This record gives sequence, C-alpha cells and structure tokens, in this order.
Amino acid sequence: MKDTDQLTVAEVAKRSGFAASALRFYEREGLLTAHRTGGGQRRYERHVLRRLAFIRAARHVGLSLDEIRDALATLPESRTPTKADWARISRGWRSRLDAEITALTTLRDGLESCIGCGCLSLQRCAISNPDDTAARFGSGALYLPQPLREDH
Amino acid sequence: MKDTDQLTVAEVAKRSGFAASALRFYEREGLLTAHRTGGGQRRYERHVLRRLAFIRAARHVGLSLDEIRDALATLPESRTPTKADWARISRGWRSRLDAEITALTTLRDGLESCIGCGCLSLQRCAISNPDDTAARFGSGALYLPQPLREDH
DNA sequence: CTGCAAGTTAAAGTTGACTTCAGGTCAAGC
DNA sequence: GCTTGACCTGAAGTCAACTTTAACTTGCAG
Repeated sequence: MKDTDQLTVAEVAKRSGFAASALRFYEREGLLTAHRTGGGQRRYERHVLRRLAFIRAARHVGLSLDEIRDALATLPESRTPTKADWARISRGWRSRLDAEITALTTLRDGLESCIGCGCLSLQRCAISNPDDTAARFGSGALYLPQPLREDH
Repeated sequence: MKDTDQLTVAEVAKRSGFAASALRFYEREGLLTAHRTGGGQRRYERHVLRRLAFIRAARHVGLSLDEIRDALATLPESRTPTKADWARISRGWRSRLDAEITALTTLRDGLESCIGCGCLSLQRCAISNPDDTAARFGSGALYLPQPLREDH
C-alpha cells in the first residue's frame, strides 16, 4: 500500500497539468524539490501542487522562471507557506497587468489615427517609430510580455 | 556620385532602426527584396522603408514573421502599394489588440478574487487552473502574445 | 591604384522554456 | 521471481527571431 502523502511524477503531472519533463526541469532549475526512494525515483509531497499552481499563475502573468524562482525563494523554509505568504509574493502582479493593459490600450488607440489612415511613416508613425515606441513603453514597463517589449 | 534612389544596407539600417543583420535575415525569409550591384552588394529602393515600418508595427502588435510575410504577400506586385493597401492589411490589428486587452483585463480581475486571497487552489483557482484558463482564452485568441497563450 | 570601411556568405551561436532521445534501472502485481 | 510499465540521467533537439563569426570581396576617396 502506497504512502498516501507521496506522489509520483506521473501523479503530480496529471494533477498539476505540467508534463513530467517540465517537473524534472523545474527541479533542476531550483523551483521544486522532491524526496527520493531508495532506488532514486522522485516522490513529491502534496504541497508541490500549490507551488505548481503558483508557478502556472505566475507564468500566465508573464513572469520568467528566474523571477518565479526568486519569488519562491522568499518563502519560509521552516514552515508550510500560509495564504498570507502566497498573497504577499503575488502582490505585485496586479500593477504589472495594469501596466500591460495600459500599454496595449495606448497602442490600440494610436492605431486608429495612424495605421487606420495608412500613413505608416517611419518619421511620424507612433506605432512603427522606434523612438516613439521606446517613449511610450518606457523604462517603467520592462515586464511587458516579450512581444510588447522594445525591440532589441 | 551615388544614385539617390538606391540605399545601402547601412543606410536602410540607420533609417529603419533595424540591424543590417536583420535586413539580410528578412530578405532570406522573403519579407524584403533588394537589387544587387555588379559585385553582389545590396541596393534597396526607398519603398522598403515603408515596408519595414509595416513590419515593425506588425511585430509590435504581436504578429509573427510568418504572418507578416503572408500579409505582405497580398500586396500587389504590379504597382507601388497605396495607403489603402496598407490600411487593408492592418485592418485586423485593432480587434487583435482588443482581444488581448480583454484577456488581460479578465486575468487581472480574476486576480483580485483569487490570488489576492492566497487561495491558489489547483481545483478552483481561475488563474492557475489549466482548464479554466483554456476556457477563458479560448480558440478566439490564438494570436495572444506568447506569455498569454495557453500553456503547451 | 591603393587602402580600408563596408559589404558578402554560410554556418553556428543565443535565449527561454522546455521536450525528446538513448540507454539503462526500479517497483509492483501476478 | 519475472515481467512490464514507470522512472532515471545527461545530452541533444526545438522554436522564433535574430546575431555573431570567419573568411573573403567590393567600392570609393585620395
């Protein structure tokens, strides 16, 4: 009879929606930990599911794995994280999303007066001009999803 | 004395904001064309600048190079594209941006009632649950920027 | 006519987030 | 005790959109 508190990779994969290969990858990257059986197979504790839920949500908001690892690193090691812990480390997400929404809205509205008329001038077009673009998104929006970040 | 209608890579790079390597890449990928000197060097016509402005704008809105190539392919070859041509092929961008904005707004508002409280339940959390996520973004938003697309 | 900045190519490298593969090992039900 | 599906590892592959490198050629000012 299996220890009900120990989950195999397949079980965690199924319940979290992440592929087993992704779970192993996250462990290598320091986002997850697992115990091992005598033979070296992974056995996960139930709380990795919550950690994975956090990872999925964070990815969804646009955080990189590096940022997620840093956030997870601020969780206390001595005890099981509380709701307050999770709430704390996701507190900044709202303003991040707000900024993304603002940037997209500005872009959309610029579209009306620029692309809509077919001008697309390199000198004047607010949508295509690199400088205008940089000015619009500025340094305050470094966390925009890749396609919205300034071209590099 | 140089032919004033023929631009070198360096000139196009400077005036478009794209790196010379990107211009060569775009040509290989079929997004751009150039004439050649007897010795094999590229000479661009002035209208590539408008084409590049379009490419930058499209990338900004979140189109892939494949999509951009397809869009550019619908331009008439027999004549210089008019404003109406450019306007036509960028007509869908607004709804695309609208959809992205809607998706982000929904995500942000879900955040308030979900992450805000620290629940982050794999079963119930609208932000982290893969199924809810798929349902929210649906098939109508396949063009969302990568970080917002459904996890694969 | 020469010097050298600017151009050319094919091929390989980059980044992030994983997946796939090859070649074995483990564990659990019969 | 044996079979077989699940698991292990390290290394390599994938994708997009370019950039970088190496080795070589062109074009124009002086």
